[in-house]
This record gives sequence, C-alpha cells and structure tokens, in this order.
Amino acid sequence: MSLRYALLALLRVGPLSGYDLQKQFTQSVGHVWHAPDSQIYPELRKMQAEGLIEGEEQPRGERGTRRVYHVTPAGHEAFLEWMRTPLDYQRVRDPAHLRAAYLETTTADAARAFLRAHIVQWEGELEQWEGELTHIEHLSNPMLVRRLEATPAEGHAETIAWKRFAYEGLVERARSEIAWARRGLDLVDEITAQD
Amino acid sequence: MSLRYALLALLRVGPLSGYDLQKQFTQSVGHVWHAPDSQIYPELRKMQAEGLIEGEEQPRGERGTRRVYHVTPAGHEAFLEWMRTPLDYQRVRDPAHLRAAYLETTTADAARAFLRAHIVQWEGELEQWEGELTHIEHLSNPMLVRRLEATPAEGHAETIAWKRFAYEGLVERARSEIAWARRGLDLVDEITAQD
DNA sequence: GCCCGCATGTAACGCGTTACATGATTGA
DNA sequence: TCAATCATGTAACGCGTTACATGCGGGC
Repeated sequence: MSLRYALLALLRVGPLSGYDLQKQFTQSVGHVWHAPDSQIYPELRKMQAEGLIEGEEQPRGERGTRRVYHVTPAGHEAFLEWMRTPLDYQRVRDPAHLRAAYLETTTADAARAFLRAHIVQWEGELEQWEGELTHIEHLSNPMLVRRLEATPAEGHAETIAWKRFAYEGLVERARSEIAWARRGLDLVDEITAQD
Repeated sequence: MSLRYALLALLRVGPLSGYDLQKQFTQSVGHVWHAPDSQIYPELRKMQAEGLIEGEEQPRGERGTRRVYHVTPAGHEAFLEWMRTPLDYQRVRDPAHLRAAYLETTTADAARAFLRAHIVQWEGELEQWEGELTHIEHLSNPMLVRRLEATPAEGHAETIAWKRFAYEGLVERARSEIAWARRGLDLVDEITAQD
C-alpha cells in the first residue's frame, strides 16, 4: 500500500528509471521500506496507467532502452494527499514475541539460539540505520543531496531534521530489541541455574 | 506462516473449537498475533488435512454442531520443531517511519496530526499489553491458568516468566514509539517557531 | 572474449484483509 | 420474541515473496 508513495517520494526529486529506484530500495529508502525489483517494475506500470507518473523511453547503446519516469501533477497531488491522510496501522503480528511467550516449551539451548538470532538480526538493522544516520549528518547520501539541491536553502535544516528523526526512531527500536533479547538470555541462565 | 503455530500453542493445552480459538485471538494471543475468524477456520481445516490436529464433531442443542480440535502427536512434534527452528524475519516495511522521513513535504498541521495519531495508536497497544501483564501477574488470564493446570508445578514460574518477558518487550516498544512521536511533536514546534 | 553491472520483467503461490453469508441457542 | 452470543464458513482481492527468465553494454 505504501510502496507507491515510497516510489513517489523518490521520483518527486527528479526522474529515475526502474533500475535506479530499485537501487534506492536496497540503499536509503530500503532501510525503511524494502521492495524487490519484481514488485517495483509492475507497480511503476500501474502508476503510469493511473496517471501518477510518466515514463520516457531512452535509447541505451545500440539496441538497449531504459524507461525514465517522472511524476505528473496528479502524482504530486497524490503524494501530498497521502501525507495528509491518516496511516492505516496493521494489526500486531510479531513472530518473535509470539515465540518468546512460549519459550518454556523448548530447551534452554533452543531458547538461547532464538534469542541470539534475534540479537544478530537487530544488530544488522542497527548497523544499517546508524550508517544512514551518519550519511545524513555528513550529507554523504547522494539521494539526500539531490533532494536538498532541488529545494530552497531555508528548508534544508528541516529536511535533514526529519530524516534524522525517522532514523533515530529506528535506531532506538533496534537497541531496545537487542536489550530485550539480552534480558531473555539472562532469564535462560536464571532458569537453568535453578535446576 | 506463524498462524498455525499460534493455534498449536493454544491447542496444546487442551481441545478447543474454532470459535474458542478465535476468542483467544481477540484476547490473549491476539495481542501478539492477530487473526480474524475468516483465516482461522480454513487454517484449522488445512492443519487437519495435514494431520497436525483432529476435529471432533460435537452436538450442540437440537441441531447445532461444533467442532472441537485437539493436537495429534504429529502436531505436538511440529510445534516443538518450529520452536527449534530459526525465525524468518521479514524485511523492514514501516509506513510510520517512511512517512516521518518526508514530513518536510507537508504542513505543520498534517505532521502534528500524523504524530498524534501515532501516539494514540501506540497508547492503545500499550494499554492492551499492560493489561495482559497485570493478568499474568495476578493469574487472572483463564488461558494461562489452564496452561499452568496442565503442567507440573515446578514449571509454573518459568511459564509465567516467559509470558511476562514477551509482554514486557511489547510494552517497552510501545513506550518507545510514543516517546519518539512526542519528540516529533517538539520538532514541529521548533520548526514552526523559526518561521 | 568474458564477466559484471545495467535493465526489465513474468509466473506461481501464500498470507492476510474485507466483505459477504448463514443459522442455532440462550436468556431477558 | 428479540437480541446477544455461539458457531462456521466462502469469495474476491491485494500485497509481497520466490523463482524463473532474458538480454545488452562496457571494461578488463
């Protein structure tokens, strides 16, 4: 549901091809909203059919072509409309906490393996998000630079502030997941010590 | 993917009908893993077809029937196997943080509305999870009581400890989302003060 | 000449959501 | 007798995942 708005957010700054968008989805935006190429290309076609974007075929070498998309006025409006609309929050569906609630049904080793994997998982995310944060602070994210170049200077601080805000929230979340799993490991130790 | 294991976790304690399971999914387990009835009934049929559970038709009044399911040995094994298996973590797809990263594109009012809705959303979850925590502490959750009755007394403390652990993690997450959105509201104030 | 990166997709499948649909029992 | 609760589903649709599929361009 949000994929198209993530795509619009990127395209609003300037035209990009499906491939370029896909790269952004494995880099910057992808740290917040992941999408594989098999989802991006069809979505772009749909958005074009609905008049939110327009694609321009560009020759590439002798026979190759690439399609560069740009946002139409209707697309700009759709994005701004989305920003004004309440988000629809998905119902909670959290496999890690579901499993955590039943850890007494398994062995101490399995419980530890699960908790350690949880730590590894969130340490990975943490690294990505902290990396993005430093890219934001140092203005070393090319997409952010393009965005700043396309907007008047007096808005730059605000743009950066919101990016930082978003990633700080994610960093905080990752830290809290890691701390939680560590407490879980302590709990396994306490329980096994009793036997 | 985890739905069937959530169902197995409940059924392991003792037989239940689809309707009873559905109630648990709007109460206790549903605070971790939501599922509507339209998903539960077909899933139970599938699980029966795969030999994980067995259903027994019970008469209800003159003409009504209800199907009560119990876990087969294969079902018990499948659950324990799942507990030993690494979770597959979904890629990040977080609409709230996606939007937060682009709040400079909208008005201060829209930004505030979004952040306030985020706070309301997570305060709702927080209330649910804190409620569950007190139910756990006071042993006033009927499903937990059934679970304890079905297991030897020396395991009770551990069972309760893991439930508490799971819900504490969720409570922490909700608090952190709320704190984050409040910082966002402060940021809106700072930005509007500059103009 | 070969490989890596550029570039664009299709197909099948599963999970989840929403809406729709029906009927029986029990207690006020 | 009427409403609430018990009880069980079907159908259509959309989003996302995984696997599959293809071919060009540019640099070494």
